Amino acid sequence: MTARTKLIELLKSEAAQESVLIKGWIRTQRESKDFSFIELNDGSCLANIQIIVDNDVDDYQEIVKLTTGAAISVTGELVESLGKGQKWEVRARAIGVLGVAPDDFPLQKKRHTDEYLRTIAHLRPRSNKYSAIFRMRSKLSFAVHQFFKERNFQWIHTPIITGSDCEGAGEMFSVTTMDLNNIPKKNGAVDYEQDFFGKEASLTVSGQLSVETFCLSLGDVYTFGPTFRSENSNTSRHMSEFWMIEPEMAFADIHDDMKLGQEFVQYLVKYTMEECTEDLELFAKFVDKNLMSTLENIVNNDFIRLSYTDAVDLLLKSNQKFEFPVKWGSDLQSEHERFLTEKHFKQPVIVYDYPKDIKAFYMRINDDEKTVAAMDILVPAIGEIIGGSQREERYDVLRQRITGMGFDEADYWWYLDTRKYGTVPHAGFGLGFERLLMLVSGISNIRDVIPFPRTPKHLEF
RNA sequence: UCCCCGGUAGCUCAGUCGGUAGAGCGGGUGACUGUUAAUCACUAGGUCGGCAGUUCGAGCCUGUCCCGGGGAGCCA
Repeated sequence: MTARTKLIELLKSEAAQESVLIKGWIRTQRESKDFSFIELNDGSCLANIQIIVDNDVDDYQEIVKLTTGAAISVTGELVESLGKGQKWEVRARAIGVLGVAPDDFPLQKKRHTDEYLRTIAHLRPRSNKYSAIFRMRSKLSFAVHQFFKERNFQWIHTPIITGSDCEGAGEMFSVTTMDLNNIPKKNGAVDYEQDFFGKEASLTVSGQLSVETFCLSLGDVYTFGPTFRSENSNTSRHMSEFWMIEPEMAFADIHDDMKLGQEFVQYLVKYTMEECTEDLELFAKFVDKNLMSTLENIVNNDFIRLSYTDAVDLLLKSNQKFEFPVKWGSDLQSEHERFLTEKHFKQPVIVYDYPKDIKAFYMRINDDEKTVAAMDILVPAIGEIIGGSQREERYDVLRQRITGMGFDEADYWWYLDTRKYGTVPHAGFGLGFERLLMLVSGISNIRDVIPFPRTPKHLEF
């Protein structure tokens, strides 16, 4: 019995092969007088293989009626193609029908809009563009781990369910086993003591606080997993469920953090260019004509680094008309970030040392006592792809920040403990994996780089 | 959540001044061809997003709701 060969291997074949077995889905069929062409794809790579079916093959009349989308197995001979456009083709000896596709199969031999394909998210990976992005997603996940492994970072599996309501990165989804039609109450308030965990529980919005404890023990660490935010965001770059990568380095400051962020983005872009060439070509050709020059620009140049204060000065002197005024102390608006990265510098920009009042409590206060050692990496078209900071490692300063912002320091006891016992300077950031995929593919809507997007009012599939 | 744009055949769209529905692709049938999103001919296919209103008459005008896209905020 011959084993099934995947097309990615078969198409690389050095020589003709007497007997091969392939399985996949029909992309298109063209019927000739005495034989028929079938283009088959099995998802292992972008390319199809052409199959020649002569009319003396068993059940020929049934085979020529197969339409786009049908699944078949083919045994035959791998031969050099007589036609132009492909090196190899399979001359079929026998074809087995695994699953027919009736004529209402929603994917046609033509370009569909992303909006339509999103309504058939269960079938869109059978299209060229979506199979390409999901192969790239898989390969880049691997590259994330490879990058950190090469640098001796440890992968930490921080919890997805959290009892900590102090992660502070956004609105959280509640996790409960209580009967929502009959919620236990005590003195008018929800009685969480009767819930599964005996306390209020949520899905994580960030693994950072947890992973910091491992940073201050294993040294350099990172998380890579799903993250959940229940903000009512309706944009092309936000989802309720997304994957985030959060490295955290011990004995490191904000400059080490910026360096790691740049190296990480450059590594992943370079990896894409070297390891995903076939899929990348599709994006460069059909999705974003400037993709290759964008990627080369990222790989070949240091990211611009400028402080928030310098960025504000630059924006004020730019003579640009902005809808929102530029003012020291206010956060940069999207239009300001876009100006910096798309118009002024035309490359990725790292803005650092933001006013402390617009940033989170755990970010380290600088000597000027007005700014914190925070940094955002901004890229053209997408905006913020990385947000990070050096963490406040000084016990007393951190305690004051927590209470000063109106939080209860008792909720942060274990976090404060890490500063009480053997504290060290450390820094880290969060990178949105889907935003990175947008960057390397040119795909402009984040819902199109994840298998089944979750956004407000959307939980299909 | 706010602002702007859109919703017409399975898909992508056109539809003039308010007068009763069109194309390409896809499907079906046939022809032709080592073809390449093949080509050619014929053919089927519509509650014009829902509801209400104006009008003799609404795909077109008004109101409202639903859905999609772009932008903004929140952020990765």
